[in-house]
Amino acid sequence: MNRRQNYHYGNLQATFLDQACKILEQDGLSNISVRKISETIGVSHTAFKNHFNNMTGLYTAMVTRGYADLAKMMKSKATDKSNRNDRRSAALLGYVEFASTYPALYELMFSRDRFANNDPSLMKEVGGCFEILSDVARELNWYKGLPDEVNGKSQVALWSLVHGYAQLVTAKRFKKENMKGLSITDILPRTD
Amino acid sequence: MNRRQNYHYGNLQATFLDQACKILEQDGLSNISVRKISETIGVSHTAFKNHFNNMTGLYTAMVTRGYADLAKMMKSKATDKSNRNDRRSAALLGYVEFASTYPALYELMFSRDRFANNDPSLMKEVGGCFEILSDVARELNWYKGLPDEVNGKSQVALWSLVHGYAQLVTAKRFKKENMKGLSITDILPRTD
DNA sequence: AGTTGAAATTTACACTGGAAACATAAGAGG
DNA sequence: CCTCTTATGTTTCCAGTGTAAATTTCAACT
Repeated sequence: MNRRQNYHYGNLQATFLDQACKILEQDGLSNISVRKISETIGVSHTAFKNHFNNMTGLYTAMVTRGYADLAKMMKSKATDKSNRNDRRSAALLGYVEFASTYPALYELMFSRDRFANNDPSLMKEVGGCFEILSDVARELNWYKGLPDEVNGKSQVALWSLVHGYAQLVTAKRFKKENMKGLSITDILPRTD
Repeated sequence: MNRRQNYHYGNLQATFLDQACKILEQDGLSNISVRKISETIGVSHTAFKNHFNNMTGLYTAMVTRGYADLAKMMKSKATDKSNRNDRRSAALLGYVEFASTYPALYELMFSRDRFANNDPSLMKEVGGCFEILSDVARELNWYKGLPDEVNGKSQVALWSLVHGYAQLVTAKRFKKENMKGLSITDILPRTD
């Protein structure tokens, strides 16, 4: 038993969250296990219970941070662009880059029965992402001249498009011959 | 031990596949288990090995049938419509209806590390779905007047849009206030 | 009738998450 | 400085998971 010097770990919560995300990408969503995470940290497999209660709690924390990081990614990519058009493109490209960089986490973020969908802080982060995309969508004006422009129509459409693209790409559902070099900004419907 | 009358089951392959899909929807993707499936059929938990080899094989079979059924759903919805516009809408509505009816299977179909992505018969069924959507996309003409219309641009865009919408709806990622009553046909960009 | 091979069972094993009892340490209040 | 409390980790145990290997059953073919 290779004991730690101190019985108490320190900031196990943050460490565990980091390591969980790392192993998630290494092993994939269906092969992650709390015992593996614990072992690589050097802590018993039940220690995380104090911080996350159970697997659902851990997943909820991971997903919450995932949405927060997704928003950050979009913002950071867009921030140094000079005009609105470039900022819009950068945000969308940032979205896809996040999904491509953390495909397993992205899959978890849009899974159905693993985490607490109604967790308040999670809902806040999800709302943050939706806000950013809404800002982009408003400028697209896809439905100019059509009735019923209100009700978030373009917001729903844009998130659908970019999420669908991101997931289909990371899940390798497109055949190469169909999409060679097509980025998210290439498939935006015309906006004039 | 409540023995069956006959040692051999009969058509266990088909029965197991049916029951697996049923239990998948009942228990969710992260709670399905081969032992539960076997028990409800009344067969040992290793019997399926002769027909599907292992869990990956079972998932592959489920997903393959999923894509086949998805194509069927789109076709059947579109078949009795009189004009092209209605057929187009019906196919898309059928796509979303499939995802809403079998949300757990749909989640499995777009997961990343559970089944054999390169299975030939699976790839064929996926291609079938893509074909149907391509037919719809060709008529949308989203990129009229823009360069680079070739290379399946509109096909990629349409599948992204409809898949994204379907998944975001079944995963309950949209807030009600944002999308009350917005169907997939409502969020198609204008095509004139 | 005897043989062969497919299909199903039994058994065993390593792995999983979680519950419960226990051990350790840090910090608060005297 | 000393105790008490509480948070944090460990140990132990258990039910449940998928799968490999050996064995049993039975249908089909010579």
